[in-house]
Amino acid sequence: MSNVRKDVHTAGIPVLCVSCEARHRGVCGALNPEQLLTLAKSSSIHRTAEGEVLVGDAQDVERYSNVLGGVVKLTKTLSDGRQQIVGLQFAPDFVGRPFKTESVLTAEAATEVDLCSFPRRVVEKMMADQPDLQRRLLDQTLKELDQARDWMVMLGRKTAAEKVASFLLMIARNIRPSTDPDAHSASFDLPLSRADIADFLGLTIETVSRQMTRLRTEHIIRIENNRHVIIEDFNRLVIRAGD
Amino acid sequence: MSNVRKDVHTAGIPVLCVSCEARHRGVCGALNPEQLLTLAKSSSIHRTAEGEVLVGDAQDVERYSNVLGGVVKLTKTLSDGRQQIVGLQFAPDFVGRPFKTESVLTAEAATEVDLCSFPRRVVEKMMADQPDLQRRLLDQTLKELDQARDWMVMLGRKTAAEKVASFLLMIARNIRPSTDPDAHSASFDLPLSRADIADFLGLTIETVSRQMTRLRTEHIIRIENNRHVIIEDFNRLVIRAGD
DNA sequence: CGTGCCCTTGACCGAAATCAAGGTGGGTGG
DNA sequence: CCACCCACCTTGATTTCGGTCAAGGGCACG
Repeated sequence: MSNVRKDVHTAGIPVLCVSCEARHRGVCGALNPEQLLTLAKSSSIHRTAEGEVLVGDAQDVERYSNVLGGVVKLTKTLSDGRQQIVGLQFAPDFVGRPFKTESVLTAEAATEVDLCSFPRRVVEKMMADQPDLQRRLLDQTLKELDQARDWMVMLGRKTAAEKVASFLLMIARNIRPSTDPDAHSASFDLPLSRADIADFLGLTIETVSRQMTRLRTEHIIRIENNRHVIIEDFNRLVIRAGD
Repeated sequence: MSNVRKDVHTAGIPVLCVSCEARHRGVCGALNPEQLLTLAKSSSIHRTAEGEVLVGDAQDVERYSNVLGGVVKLTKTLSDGRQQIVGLQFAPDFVGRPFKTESVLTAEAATEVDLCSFPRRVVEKMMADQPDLQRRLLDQTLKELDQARDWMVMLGRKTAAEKVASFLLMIARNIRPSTDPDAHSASFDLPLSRADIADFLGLTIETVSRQMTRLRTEHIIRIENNRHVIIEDFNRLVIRAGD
């Protein structure tokens, strides 16, 4: 009985996509089985190592991708080397700038990342005769715009302490989206190094480190092995974030 | 002869829209004469005074608008009153957040503003059966996302001097889009007060003022009546912006 | 058992914020 | 028409937060 239902639901769906999150919450949700099949034919799943550059600045973009796992950071760099992370992408986000063949930023694997990627032309072809797909992309873009604007407030108006607290909350929400927002504790591995966090928050690594230490000494968080964070007092962390 | 051609081009186009910039560079460019007519029937042009709130935070959005003239600022405010401008919109930009009935920011007239506005439902109806319109909105949203990310770099990594220089260049480009980028001088009225500029750059008004004074004493710009700026040395201003 | 990377901690410094006075110009009411 | 007011801007003095410089710890790796 449950077999029958499962057969109906997955009928004609490419093996590649059956258990893929992007088919539900991501852009692929806009496609019917036939279109999925077309896309799957020219798509490939692969794993990239931490630090690998997915799309370089001013480089032609020939492939679009869905993030299946891990975290991708989008960075911009000034001519003298100052860097700023302008976006973080988690599963099942879509990586790639539609309708522009040249990227104005660098997309880099912040952790080990699993991607499902497709040639640019196939995606754009589908977009032309599939309004739903365009709509999904619009939704994703609007979501990124909202995030970008929240970060602008953080970058322009928050103190170092507030920035670090806000960052930890943002990661906690994205890594474990299922977490009960009222929960008084949560734990996760930071997907970013201190240097990346600094580039994200517009701070130096020293300042990030000091603020983390401060949160630790005040028993708001605990830190294990530098990367694993346990939020001990969710409420006080929220207050610290200062919205 | 030229009359005939003009008649052909404007045949069936609502009077309201004939000379409207949004019909060419804005979202209305996606509509055919018939659709323009439908939209024009329920649209209205009006002028709002400086300081007027177009869309309040957490307020229902019942109307979308095109900016016909003037500048609209989008701001976010923290609970203790700290403010950050997260977007500036010039003609023929589209104001309004599609597919979300509640705004998460405040849209306010930074100058006197001319708007052409339509009921939300009419626009969303058209969007459903007009992929071109959705495409235009996607383009506008992507443009805003690109700008937001550039500003994130500015907010996170630039010094006060660089921020003010970057701001002046951005205004110069948007107020006089026809200006030759290689020109060595340009002049315009600032659409923002010092307080707004500070909220845009993540600085205080005193710091903005000091940086303007510095640019003035170094003969990179001249200032008349506090609001009128003449760029005397475009190249040095670009260098100051520090990209 | 080094070696190097990442992180932390401390001392000091400097850019921008804060605090505090004025200046200026446009609008209003006498 | 003038005088006053008020909003907006500039300038100066001082403080402070975060950056810079410097040293050292911990852990993984060869």
